[in-house]
Amino acid sequence: MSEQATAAETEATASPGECPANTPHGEAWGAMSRTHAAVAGRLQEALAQGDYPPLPWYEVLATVAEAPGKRMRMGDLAEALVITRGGLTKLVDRLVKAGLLERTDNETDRRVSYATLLPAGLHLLTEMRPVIVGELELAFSSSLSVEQANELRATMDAIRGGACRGIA
Amino acid sequence: MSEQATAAETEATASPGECPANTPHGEAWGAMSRTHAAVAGRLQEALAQGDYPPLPWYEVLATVAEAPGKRMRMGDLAEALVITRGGLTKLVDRLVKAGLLERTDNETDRRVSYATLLPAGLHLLTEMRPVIVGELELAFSSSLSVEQANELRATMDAIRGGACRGIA
DNA sequence: CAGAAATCCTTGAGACGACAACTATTGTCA
DNA sequence: TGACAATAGTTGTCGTCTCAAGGATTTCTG
Repeated sequence: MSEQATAAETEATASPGECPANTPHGEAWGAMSRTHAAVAGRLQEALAQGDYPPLPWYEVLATVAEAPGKRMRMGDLAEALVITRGGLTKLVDRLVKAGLLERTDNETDRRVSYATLLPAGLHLLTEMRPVIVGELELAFSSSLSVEQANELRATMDAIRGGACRGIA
Repeated sequence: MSEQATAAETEATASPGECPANTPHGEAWGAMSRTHAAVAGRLQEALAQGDYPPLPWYEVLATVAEAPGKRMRMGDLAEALVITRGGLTKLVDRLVKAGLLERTDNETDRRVSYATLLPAGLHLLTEMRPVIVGELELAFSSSLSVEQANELRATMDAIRGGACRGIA
């Protein structure tokens, strides 16, 4: 079944772009992309197995919980989670309906709306966290030392511009 | 639903400012997740700006193009892209409808179906590649040396188990 | 060799997120 | 002040994914 590709077809790419997209950065991106999907899948699976809400819920709860006052403006939250505002509106809708979050207003600027963590949300967060952390340890610790993990985080922040606002 | 939440960790920091999930691996995952989303967004934007198909199309084309014979079994392709088989079926449907891919059969096992690259698909790939590579260079090169990129790829492959081998 | 089990892919239903248009509020400037 | 622009958030629509079920083919087993 493992027949070799004919050299003719392999070389058929007659373009200045030449061969494969195997530039180091391209390779790194590909590996990163696949690994992200794989790990996210494992996390989702672990959560589902424990009858917990999906991963985005955890990310919302965890992000809001770390914000001063346990609340965040919708726009900042969307930016922190790297999703669109429209998407966040509906995501927060679900969390509000589940009694985990609450929408609160800003007196000085009535345009802004805060997503505020409720006690139930904090409680669920503390339940979900061990599941997430445990699964991450399982996935990472065997191939990534603490030092390497810190280095990886620094690298990722650098790529993103090192700008992680939203949290003090 | 299982009750395995350790009260110990919950009570570890009873201050109003709850202790974040800031284990090194957790931080690394969070940064990686956000960076992945951010870079993917930039790639999508760059593609859309050039009137090119969305990013998953590129990933399919690029993956199939590097496979021996420029074709891959559906299952293997789904695994390589880290998406479900059902999702891949429909994704390939679109590429087939666009004339970029073709479904071919396996004589010895009629269950399997190959996604086979067509000339139009290869041509589109060579057009999209510079867009992707350029955007990646733009995003990565300023904060990631070639050495670091290779190291990052190795790290990612290690996390994923280093199993996936689609490229020589 | 028949029937059960496993494998491979597709299909249908439902959920989720992106995109663009919209409302509401605030800021700017003549 | 009043019109216009800018900002914050929501909503409606659409595309695409996951999940579970199904149909088709092959392999295993007694």
